[in-house]
Amino acid sequence: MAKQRELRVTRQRERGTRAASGPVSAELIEREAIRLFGERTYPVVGMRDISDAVGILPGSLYVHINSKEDLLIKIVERGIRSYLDAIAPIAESEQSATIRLRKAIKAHMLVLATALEQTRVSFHQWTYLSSEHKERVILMRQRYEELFSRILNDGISSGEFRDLSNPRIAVLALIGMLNSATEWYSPTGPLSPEALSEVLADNALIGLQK
Amino acid sequence: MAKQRELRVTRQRERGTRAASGPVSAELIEREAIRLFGERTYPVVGMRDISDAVGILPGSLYVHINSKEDLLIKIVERGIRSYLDAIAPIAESEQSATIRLRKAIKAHMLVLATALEQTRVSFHQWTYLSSEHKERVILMRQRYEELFSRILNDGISSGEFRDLSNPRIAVLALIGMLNSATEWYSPTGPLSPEALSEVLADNALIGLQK
DNA sequence: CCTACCGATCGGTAGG
DNA sequence: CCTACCGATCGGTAGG
Repeated sequence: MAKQRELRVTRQRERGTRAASGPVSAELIEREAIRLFGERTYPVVGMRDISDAVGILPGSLYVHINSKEDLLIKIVERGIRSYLDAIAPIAESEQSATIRLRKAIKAHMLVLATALEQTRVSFHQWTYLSSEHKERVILMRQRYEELFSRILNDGISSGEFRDLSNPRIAVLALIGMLNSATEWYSPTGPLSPEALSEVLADNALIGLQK
Repeated sequence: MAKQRELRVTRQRERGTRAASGPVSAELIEREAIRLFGERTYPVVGMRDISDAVGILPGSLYVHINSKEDLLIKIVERGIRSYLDAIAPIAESEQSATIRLRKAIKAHMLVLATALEQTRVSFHQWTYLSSEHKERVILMRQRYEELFSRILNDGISSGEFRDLSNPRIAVLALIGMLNSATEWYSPTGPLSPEALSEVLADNALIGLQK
């Protein structure tokens, strides 16, 4: 008995990852999956990597979860929802389009900074979902895009923004700029998410020219 | 003999893809690999998918190529090089920073439009390379970033651009915006690459505000 | 949560 | 370029 326990602890140490102890749960598994998918992407992370990270054997994962894809679905949907929840109230508020855009950009960067790896999975790895689940994600992404479209269109109507020849492209370019932060944002870098969001908002609103 | 030939032709038709005939070559294999990696990403495309696409059996691929990773290396390096070749002469020319930036954005969109799938692989899938090759790619990406940094810094010095509080972030955001086109550019869409590049250049230079 | 295992698929090779 | 095959690894399960 004591020996068995020792072996198990050793194995966990060889797997090298889990903090001290605490019970394995679905939440812990999802947390480690977010980290691993975010670092190395869904298709190249094996269930054995995840089981190593939480300190159990591969087959035992299925006591807590249903399938690998189920992990991905949950991560992706929760991730996109956190962006919708943060930005919808801003986009739908009564303030000027200029202020709403600044606030939306700031909210985006704050969510991104507090959930960097989840964002990487949510925005780039939903493509690995099977087609039924992919459709649900596409709908959520459209809602997200519409929030920015609303702000831009309101700003054009009110005369705050110039008459964009193609607002759709402007929205996609703006979102593309924001999402690119998953590739260059560093929590240990010199600029806070707030400071970064000001740089990005200035770029989007004022542009580079003097 | 005739029967064997018939069977082979049938098998190729079942694989369903290859245009008529023509000899299989390393170039053909690379072309199909670009398409498949671009559509579904490197780790989930099997050598059997590639051999099906070119109409031979999996083992026969290795007459023409060395390894799966070798395919990826060639695609990624050729892809990035096409961007460097297009933009370096512009960034290093004697024109104003404003004009150089417009031209660089246009050149970027033209390369992207003529090699959309190769761009997807080059900019997002180099992370699947083993570490030695990854380092080479990182150096090429730095050179690419420096081309835009030069234009922006020149523009600030000359007084064409405003005094950006953080030019590095502005460059990363700009490149992020351009690269996001791999996710939304459609060759069958209404706007030409030239038209798109004008929209993007206006956004980057003038911004959204009136 | 482990033991013990499953069929399927992976990139790649020897020998012709 | 095919035939025939390799060891390794994959996600997942039965039974305790």
